[in-house]
Amino acid sequence: MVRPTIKKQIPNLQEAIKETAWKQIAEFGAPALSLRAIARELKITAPAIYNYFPSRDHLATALIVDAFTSLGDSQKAAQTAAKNMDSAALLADLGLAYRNWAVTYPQRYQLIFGTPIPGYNAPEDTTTPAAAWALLPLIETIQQLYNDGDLHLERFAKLSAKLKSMLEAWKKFSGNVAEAEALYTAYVVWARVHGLVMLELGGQIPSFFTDPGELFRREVATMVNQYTGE
Amino acid sequence: MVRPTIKKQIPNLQEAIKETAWKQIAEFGAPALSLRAIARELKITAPAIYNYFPSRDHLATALIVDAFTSLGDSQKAAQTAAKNMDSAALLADLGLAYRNWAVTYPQRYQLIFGTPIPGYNAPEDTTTPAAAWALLPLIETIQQLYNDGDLHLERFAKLSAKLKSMLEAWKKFSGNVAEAEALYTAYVVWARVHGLVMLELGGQIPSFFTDPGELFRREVATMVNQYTGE
DNA sequence: TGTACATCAGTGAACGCGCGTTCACTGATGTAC
DNA sequence: TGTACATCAGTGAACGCGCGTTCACTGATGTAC
Repeated sequence: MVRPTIKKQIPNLQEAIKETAWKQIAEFGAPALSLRAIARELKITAPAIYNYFPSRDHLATALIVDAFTSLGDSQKAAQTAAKNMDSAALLADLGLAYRNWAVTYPQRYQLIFGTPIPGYNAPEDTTTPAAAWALLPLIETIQQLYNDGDLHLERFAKLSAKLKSMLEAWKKFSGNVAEAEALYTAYVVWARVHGLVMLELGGQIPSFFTDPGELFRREVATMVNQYTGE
Repeated sequence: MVRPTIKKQIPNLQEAIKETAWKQIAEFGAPALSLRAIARELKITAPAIYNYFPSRDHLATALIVDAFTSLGDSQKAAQTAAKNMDSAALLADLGLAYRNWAVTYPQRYQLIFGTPIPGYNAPEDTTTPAAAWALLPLIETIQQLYNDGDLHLERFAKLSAKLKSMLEAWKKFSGNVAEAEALYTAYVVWARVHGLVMLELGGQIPSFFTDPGELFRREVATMVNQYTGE
């Protein structure tokens, strides 16, 4: 039978704890994440949190996984929305969606891609799959371009034997999700987007760029053109 | 008269404090920087540090300025060593020197370009000039390419009016150190290099890249070629 | 319908810890006479 | 050369603080009889 009355003031404390944690991370940074501070803001006592997360590190892990999921959802959404676009346009859209997500949730971006929390070691078996899943649309899109012959890698120097062998190992491990050349390109495209986003979020972009999105859009367009243009 | 005898066990405690601070940052991350931990390692008491740095934040600032100076020195050295090279080769060298420095001193890189220390606010008038100085060789080199007509911006879309006006403000503020187009290119080149370096330092590079330098060198060569090649 | 009981989310006190910073001090050093 | 003195880098105790985590508990809830 369904409970006829409300039992506590906070209906979904598990979610409320995570939301408050994000607020605190936004304000004081991830390393300052504190169970006591969260409890204080929620007007509960700190030990109550232990009913939902067995330790501070478990909470941090949950936040990281949520962040990856959130990013992955937004990438997936861009991919889905672009069903009828050509892959080059989709590639650009994935870039724009990526920055958009990062600007909307800068704390999440910093948490998953920024400097790691000191003293916290992410359990790889939990966070690595989440990360891989979040970036899968990018890899798929580039593989599609590769399949269609629209990824003009002939414009660049051939991959060295050394790089090729490293990439083959990656391809094998990933379950042949994409060809070596596509994996390489995806990584390098990601790095380029990441660099722009990271500088912007870190406040390293000169203050004269009152609209950093303008710069970002231009650079993404340039990049897509360099790989797929003409 | 020179002091005839040694007064303390640690001859240059000021430097020793900073060195120990770097060691601790390397091990536990910048946010865990602790005066007490430094004192413990140096076998002195914590208050002794106050003879050299009036507070924890002043120490952090000194470390940041030192890091920028160190990066700037290494960029300057690459620039000087390339006196007889053409500017395109120098641009590539600056990129390689940049990564080299970052890989040698990952803590310093994270401290100046990574997630900021929570609760610490860098005094802008101290750190901003240091940052600008560190990246000056890059700006100068790209301006040189621009002057020589070797920066092939005609390959890319024209800068929008919006971007142009933002860049003019930057140019003016910087004392006309370079043209708008050169400033833009310098920033974007920096972002690209930063993205690769940051992913590598953050451990985001797939473990299959056993030699990340190989990937970095290829990408820098590609980038330089895209701007100056043929 | 009424009562005794089990459940279990949240409490409050306590633990041991490390932190930045202050303060009065000490004691070796170099100097003035 | 010898003594009294000033300097000042480093000491040790203390402050008030916040932290993660443990533990026995309480008290409202829903349930079994």
